[in-house]
Amino acid sequence: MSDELRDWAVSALSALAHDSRLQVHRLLVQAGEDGLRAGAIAEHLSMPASSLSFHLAHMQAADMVRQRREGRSLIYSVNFECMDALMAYLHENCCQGVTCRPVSQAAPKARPRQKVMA
Amino acid sequence: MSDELRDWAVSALSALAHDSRLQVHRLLVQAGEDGLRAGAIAEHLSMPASSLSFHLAHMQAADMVRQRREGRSLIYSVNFECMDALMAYLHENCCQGVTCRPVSQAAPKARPRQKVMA
DNA sequence: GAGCTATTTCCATATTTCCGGAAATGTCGT
DNA sequence: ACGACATTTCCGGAAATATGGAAATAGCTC
Repeated sequence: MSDELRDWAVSALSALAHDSRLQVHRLLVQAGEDGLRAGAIAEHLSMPASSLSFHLAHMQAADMVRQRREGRSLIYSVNFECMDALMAYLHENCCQGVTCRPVSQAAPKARPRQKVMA
Repeated sequence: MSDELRDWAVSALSALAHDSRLQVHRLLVQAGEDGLRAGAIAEHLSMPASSLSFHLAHMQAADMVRQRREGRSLIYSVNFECMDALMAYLHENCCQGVTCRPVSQAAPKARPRQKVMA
């Protein structure tokens, strides 16, 4: 219905719909609430600083990541609330109850909860 | 986690990360398993046939929709399994257990924030 | 086969996104 | 204020994506 909501969903989706950005997002998810320095992300993913910055800006515009300053570093972390909202939107609008089964079916594997150093 | 899987996720996400395609997808979700004729979709969304075809091809390449012929019409329907797989992927890789609560049943009060960057 | 309908492909064009080096900005310690 | 460091912005070009009209393809009926 609301075009605004759909616009938001599109921006959230396109914040993830790129290989580099999805990698960044995953890394930040692993890092958890503490987040990661921009430089650390760049190092982890072997990505030029300017490219990384471009993608982070994209993700931030969609509100999928948060930025905070700590000394001379900028720390990025995922905005889990926004991610939840996206999941909710997809559940609402892309599964429509009827056919969408509980997730556990499609995700049988145990997940390794590893931590990434900053 | 395999790059292949991530590549697939990117293609699935980008199949949804466009206003027209998200509209198409939603319409098809509503239509359910029966699907909808291409012409009907175009009519519903007031979209030129060639543009629609372009987007459907995109979605089909990502395996997010199915196509079947019925007489001279081509009927499209969402591939719910693929959608489930995408949800599973996001749950696995973008929530990582810790912060992602079970999908709240509350309506998505997702606050649309600011625009996509200029 | 002719005529009709539904849809896709083709094509040229417009727009957006992506990339990465260089320069600018901001922050800290001294 | 100065220098080292962290990150972003600027900029140009390359690549991908979007658009929609016109022509082509595929199926149906007579």
